[in-house]
Amino acid sequence: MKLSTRARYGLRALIDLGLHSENEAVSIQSIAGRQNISESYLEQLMAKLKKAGLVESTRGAQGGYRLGKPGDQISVGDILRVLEGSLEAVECPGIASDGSCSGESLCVAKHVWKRINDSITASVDSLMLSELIEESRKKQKEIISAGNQTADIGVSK
Amino acid sequence: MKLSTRARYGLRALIDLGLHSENEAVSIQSIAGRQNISESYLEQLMAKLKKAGLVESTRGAQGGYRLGKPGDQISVGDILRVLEGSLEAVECPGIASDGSCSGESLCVAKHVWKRINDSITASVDSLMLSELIEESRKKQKEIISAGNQTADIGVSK
DNA sequence: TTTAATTCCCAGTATTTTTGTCGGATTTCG
DNA sequence: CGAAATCCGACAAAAATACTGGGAATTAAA
Repeated sequence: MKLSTRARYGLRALIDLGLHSENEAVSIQSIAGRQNISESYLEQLMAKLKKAGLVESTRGAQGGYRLGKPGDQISVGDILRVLEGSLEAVECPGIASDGSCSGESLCVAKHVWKRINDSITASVDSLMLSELIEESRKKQKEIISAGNQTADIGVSK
Repeated sequence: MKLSTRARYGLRALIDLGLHSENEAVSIQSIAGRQNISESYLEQLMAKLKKAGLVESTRGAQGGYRLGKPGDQISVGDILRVLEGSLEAVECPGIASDGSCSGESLCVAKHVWKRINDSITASVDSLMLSELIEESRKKQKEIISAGNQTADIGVSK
């Protein structure tokens, strides 16, 4: 039940993108630097996110990444599904060759699984990337007005 | 975000216990048989569940397991926490030596993590084992009244 | 009192998943 | 052109998961 680093890195990268990619494309190097993530690993994550349309990229010098859609159209669920695979805590196959589950309608635990699954899905799908970006912007202001002038700050561990 | 087989097996075993341990203690062998789970593996899971007080056991011949408390006092969350470890999807350490997270109040993503964590927790803690047992009983009746006389039936895959 | 049925305990192992690393090809701006 | 990037695929290390096996301790029943 723990998010993988994939998912955490991905979320942080997308928040970072939201904060920095309004005017210019942002390179993996700069994200990885700010967020303290391995470049090559992040590269792979970005590839997935791109495939899913959550980010877009331009190649070559001065290239980099931007969000693929406005932040309020990307839910945390969207991101997690790309990076974690299905969010279903349990998949009920309906039929098992060994007879341990005798057909869909007879599968008892299915009810549990569904309840858990639905709850998680509802939660992450209602939370939008834009909210996180906004939250992040606020925090940064607080830091600056508190006299701490250090440039950028990570999003989380 | 997927439940481990540990958690699935454990849930099924506890539902099974609820169904069969009213009069007599139930052996691992019989649970494993009905649920189609490896005996030694299940043994380890039961050890954890026992340590947590969710089941109790009697050793020796005719021994076996019983629920440690009434089913309506055991939440699915309790079970998952024992078998999956923490249900926190993400832990925010507050401080990171590398500086990627500058103190608790500045940790931006914490908000996300908390929201996801809370949602999952609320969901699994509100679902009680007794509900699943009851559900399971119903299904079994359906099966029997449908003319299918095969003895016990698994709980899910 | 022996015997069989059990839980209990601990150590090891195989498999899968996660978390990376590396090298090079390709594209594009200046 | 040359540097800065994305892209691509294969490999490797580490961690977690899932499982196996052997034997000791306990207990009910024959």
